[in-house]
Amino acid sequence: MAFNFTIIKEDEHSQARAGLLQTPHGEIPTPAFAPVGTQATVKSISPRELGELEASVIMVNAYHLYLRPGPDTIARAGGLHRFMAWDGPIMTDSGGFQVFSLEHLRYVGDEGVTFRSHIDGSEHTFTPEKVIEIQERLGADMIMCFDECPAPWDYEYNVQALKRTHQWAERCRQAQRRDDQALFGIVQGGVFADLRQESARFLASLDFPGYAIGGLSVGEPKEAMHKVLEVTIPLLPGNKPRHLLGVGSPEDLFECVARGIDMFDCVLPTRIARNGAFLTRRGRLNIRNARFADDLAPIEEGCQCYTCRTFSRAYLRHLTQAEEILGVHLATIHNLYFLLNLTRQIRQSILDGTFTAFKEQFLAGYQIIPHEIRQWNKALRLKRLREQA
RNA sequence: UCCUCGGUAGCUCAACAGGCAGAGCGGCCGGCUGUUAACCGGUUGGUUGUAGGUUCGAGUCCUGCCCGAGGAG
Repeated sequence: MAFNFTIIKEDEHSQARAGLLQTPHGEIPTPAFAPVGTQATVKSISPRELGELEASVIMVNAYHLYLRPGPDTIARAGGLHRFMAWDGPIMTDSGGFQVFSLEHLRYVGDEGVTFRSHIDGSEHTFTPEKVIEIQERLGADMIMCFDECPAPWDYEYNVQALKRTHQWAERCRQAQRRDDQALFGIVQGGVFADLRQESARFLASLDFPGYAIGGLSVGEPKEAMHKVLEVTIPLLPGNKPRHLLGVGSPEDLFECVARGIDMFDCVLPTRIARNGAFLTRRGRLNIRNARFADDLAPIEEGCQCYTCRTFSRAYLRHLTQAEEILGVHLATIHNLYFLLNLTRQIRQSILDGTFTAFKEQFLAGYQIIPHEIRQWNKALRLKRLREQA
């Protein structure tokens, strides 16, 4: 078997653990952060640069690649790894999240989901079997079950959705033909402890090689997310990797590793990079701010990334203001370096037995955006989406 | 010298027939978590060239002057 997950060290004061996940395309030291390359590219940077940043795994999206260029094209090109020239481990997301974020473009039934392409409006149906087939043709090392990711606060709906997600998980397990891809089951259940526990138990009974937790960081307070992890993770097999889908701010990394998460994927660092925000140990820095116009210091003193070693805030601000493409590129490099480096430091601290101290020290110096602001923004965005529909 | 057109936010321009002077861009600020996102939102900008006049009320109508573009000589 090409897959093997070894736990090297467990933290004494938390659920944190350091491990090593072996895949057909190399090892992933955990905790790990997977940059997201939705359309078979981590936006604005090359696989070579990704390698230089020492990314150990990336997350790619089956939904997007199914629509364009299509799994056949990728299969004919020799699979995802060769197609995108990334030789390291890849995981594909099933597309469950994308289909459900289409809202008005879809119909959900027990059999599967019928939806319209956001690109050309054409109609498609995803079933668990279909999604596995797509992911097998794409050829990632780790693939995801097809799941339903509902709004987290509607209990009745989450009961139904969870039932479907569980049936679909079984069907995905059945549908799998290749034995060189690790299929991850996805825990759902909104913010409800009983549903999450039921989900964890059920999926554990299906004995997946890995488990993902989905439906979090979708607008619920951080405490709710932490609580979900606290009640869910103890019910998952201890010797299997645990992936937290779509989560990955610096503070999340600490809080979720402390609760037993091994892997993350998140668009946050690359997306905010394209919009002028840099991650630093003190919080986010918005390079558009006028106060950086003549600031010749690097984004973060002591940061070893190419961007910080080479360019000033003044220059990076100029690039951003002038909408020069290099600004996007350099910001992406910095933000990915920041998170990947932070993840490495977290791992090392677990190995050294200093994780909790490191966590407290980091969080004390890191300014987190208040939940109220996040909520307010989320509400605005939802409102706009509804108005569009 | 005369004729014509024009002068409104930093820029480009709106404002029906006289009725609360607005957009876009820029500037400034905020947000972004399994990417429909190099995106989205908020916000700051004005003695309407100027001095008078008519009118209940003038960016708008009338007169003088200033500035710009074009034309005639």
